[in-house]
Amino acid sequence: MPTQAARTSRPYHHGDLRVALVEAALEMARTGGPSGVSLREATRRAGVTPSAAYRHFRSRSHLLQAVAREIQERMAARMRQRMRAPREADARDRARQRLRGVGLGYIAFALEEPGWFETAFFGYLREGSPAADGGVVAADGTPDGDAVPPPFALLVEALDACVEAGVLDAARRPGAEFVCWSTVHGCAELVLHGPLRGAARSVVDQVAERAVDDIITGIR
Amino acid sequence: MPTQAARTSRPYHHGDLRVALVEAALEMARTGGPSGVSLREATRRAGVTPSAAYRHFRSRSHLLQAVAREIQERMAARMRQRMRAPREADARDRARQRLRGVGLGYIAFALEEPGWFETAFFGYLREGSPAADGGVVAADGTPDGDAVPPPFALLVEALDACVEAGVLDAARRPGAEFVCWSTVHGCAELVLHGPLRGAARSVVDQVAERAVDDIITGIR
DNA sequence: CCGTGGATGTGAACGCCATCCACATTGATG
DNA sequence: CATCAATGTGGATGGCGTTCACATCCACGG
Repeated sequence: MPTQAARTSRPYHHGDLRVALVEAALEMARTGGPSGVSLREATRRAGVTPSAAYRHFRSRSHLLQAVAREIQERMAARMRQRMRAPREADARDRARQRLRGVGLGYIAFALEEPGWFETAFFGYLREGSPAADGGVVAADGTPDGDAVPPPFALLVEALDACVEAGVLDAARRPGAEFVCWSTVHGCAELVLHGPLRGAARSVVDQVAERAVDDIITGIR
Repeated sequence: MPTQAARTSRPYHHGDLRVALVEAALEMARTGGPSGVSLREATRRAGVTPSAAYRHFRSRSHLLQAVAREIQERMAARMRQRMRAPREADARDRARQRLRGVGLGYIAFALEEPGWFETAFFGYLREGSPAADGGVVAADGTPDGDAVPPPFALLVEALDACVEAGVLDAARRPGAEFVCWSTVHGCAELVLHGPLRGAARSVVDQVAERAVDDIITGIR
């Protein structure tokens, strides 16, 4: 592992520039959102020349996409943590609580890490790879251009579990993930950038709970 | 009106630079979203020097905010159009249809004008006036920094009408606008940038209708 | 053990951007 | 008619993403 040597003697080759760039960009995104991520600044923090970044990322958008994927992982982890249901509850309650946790965990992450949250789904935006290649499946060198985001996968799981537990009618299942995602994601945007931006935490929590509970009621 | 003279003889003073800049920026936003709006390009299209813009807008963000307000107006107009309910229905049905129209009109606008939609709520973002002054009420020279967006006002109206018509229990009314807005806005984001981006129009319409109907069910 | 080629990083450029400054021009107002 | 605030100019600064020719290095084959 040349990491130590790399830091001291500044060798020509960095050793692990790709992850260093992602880490630097991750820091920038945390406080500045996607627009706070500058490719040049990332290379500066990695102690490298701007052009070096282009050996690992086709463009700034591709860097941002890698960052987004990383954030989505952390987001999913945060949600899983929020999903732990009390063991004593019966299966139906557990399924319901899990679904609730998915939504509330999502919103909690948005509130705790607004910069990351904004960045998390930036890869979907217009400028990235999709337009570049026109292809539908694999967009570019990076393995998965359109893989289902981990937080979304968690939601799908929770909904399936609800069907299995008899909480959600199987006939109502198809498409439910989109409705739930809409409400929860929209709620996060609402409290971050929308009319409720800057509201007291207690108000925000109340709105989030109501939104999640109402949509769970609504899809059934 | 010096407009005609302005176009031909290129006088020192433009005459109505402020609205000319907003119009140019509006065009750019239509195809490129907020990031497609460049202050310099706007001045170029207005036939004026870049610095001239700073006589009318404190910064690029403030220009974007003016553009956002204009878009919100057009959005509200589009929604009002979608809200026209058949006259023969009774009061309860009319109220319900109006509420439904608010949501579907919102999503329709997002689909028809994605660039504008993205730009519409950009004024809320971090970089704008709010952070600059720290004030809560009037942020800057422009009259209203935090006025309630017209589309949101439409939603509030429709919900109030539902209470009046007996469609929505008054006890369930407070906060309902936030829940509804969450679902509808989230749905728009979903079909534009989320997992459903690029889906067939029929699928999108189906999801939109289900989302709107389910949340209306849920808040009651 | 050497040398060579592909991967990785450098340096310098290009054109774009937002923003600021001192200065020029204008039209309205007293 | 003089003057002054409003408006537009020209030029400069520093940042950005991106590109290209060139430098350096490591690993692999002879």
